Amino acid sequence: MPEEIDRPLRRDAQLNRERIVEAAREVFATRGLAATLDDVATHAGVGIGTVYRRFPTKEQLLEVAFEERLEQHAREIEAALRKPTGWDGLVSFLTRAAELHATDRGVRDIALGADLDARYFEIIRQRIYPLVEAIIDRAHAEGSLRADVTAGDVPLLLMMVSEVAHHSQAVRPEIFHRYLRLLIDGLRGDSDLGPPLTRPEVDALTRDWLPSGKPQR
Amino acid sequence: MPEEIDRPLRRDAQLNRERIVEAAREVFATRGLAATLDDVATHAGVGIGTVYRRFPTKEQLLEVAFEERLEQHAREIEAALRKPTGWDGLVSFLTRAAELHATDRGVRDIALGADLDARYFEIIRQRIYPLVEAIIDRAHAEGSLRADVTAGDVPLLLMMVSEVAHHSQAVRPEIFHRYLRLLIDGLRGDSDLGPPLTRPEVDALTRDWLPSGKPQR
DNA sequence: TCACAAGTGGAGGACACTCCTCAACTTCGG
DNA sequence: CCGAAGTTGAGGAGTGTCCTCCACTTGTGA
Repeated sequence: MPEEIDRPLRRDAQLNRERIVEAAREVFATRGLAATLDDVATHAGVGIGTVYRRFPTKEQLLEVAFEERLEQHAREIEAALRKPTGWDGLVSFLTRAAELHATDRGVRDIALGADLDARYFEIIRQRIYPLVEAIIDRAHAEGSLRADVTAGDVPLLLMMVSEVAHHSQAVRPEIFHRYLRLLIDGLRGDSDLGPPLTRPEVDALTRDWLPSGKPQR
Repeated sequence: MPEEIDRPLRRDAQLNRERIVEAAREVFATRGLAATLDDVATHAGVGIGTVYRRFPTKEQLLEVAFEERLEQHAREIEAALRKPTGWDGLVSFLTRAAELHATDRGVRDIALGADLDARYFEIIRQRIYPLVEAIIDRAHAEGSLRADVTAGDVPLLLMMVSEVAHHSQAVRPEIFHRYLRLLIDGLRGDSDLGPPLTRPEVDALTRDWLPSGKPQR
């Protein structure tokens, strides 16, 4: 019986593994999930083969590279729920999320729904969705958020803002705040928005929006 | 001397030419300027060689295919300038532009600045820019538009909205109106937007945003 | 009618990019 | 010091784009 023992890695191998994970964080942050494992290997200064040996699929690497980061994201959203008013909570959540997505394309791709099939991503999102809903509900309850905005609008709003952030990186990295502000101001408005997107619609749209996240295998 | 006479096309060649232009309109409308001449040829039911013989560069084809359409776009903007109030003009301009960009990705790519080097596109934009400025100025003058929004914001707003339009095509083609509405509501707001983008910044950003429009040659 | 200029088609070369394997080689550590 | 563990990156296979070229077809004017 060829026991599949998890023997500890040799010292040099362990070092390489860490280098790979670190490189992955950087590369995915700047290029999004579309970055190739070749990119990561080059950035880490190891051969491509080494990356494939350690992480046979992109998803496995993403999981290790993004675990902490996403965990912290979730905690920040929880913190927004504890803001004095619902409106403050909503604004600080949106701002924080936009900042995060602007800084780290990888987090954006995962949080906003790239590759909706990947098990790991799905788990993360299962944790985040209810928090977002709570934030929206709270703002609705206190009457500060227009009634016709739903939790399903959040991915769209963040998508729009992070698109601006992404494309303005080289020119004016912080300009996305301007357009986020404009949208936030709009959230107080009172014109007729028509029927909102349903959850499945949001998912379909998201899937289409983020081709950056179509890992192989 | 090999006179380069413009002899009239043979009857069949003329027909093919028209087919190609018509196919180009359809293909570029749905796929944006990223569509290949091969796509156009297939769609037109002619060989690739025929397309290249008639239109050696993509730009030449675009010029013929989009001339009318862009001309009409410009006229619609002029019409918005004649609306009773500056605000009406602004809203109807934004709405019309968003609708147009949602329907025709090609027009969007050209109007918003894809391939800023191409001479032909540049001429079109030279005509449109002042009109947009006039619309913004008029709304500013009557005080209905917040003072810190500039003409440079217009491409960004339209970019955001048309991104939504593009990615929601299959799901809810008209949902972009919702997010346009949200942004328009924000245009009445009064929070601090910070320093706006300058024209060169808008150009750089646009160039980066529309990879769909990097014609070859 | 028919010769020949005009026009056509699309296989295929050239290039770019991605994913991933594997066999020859290097290094660690008992 | 030697064998297992680890590394490497060229290269095969796949996808996709741009564009040329030439054998073939078709329209038309004499």
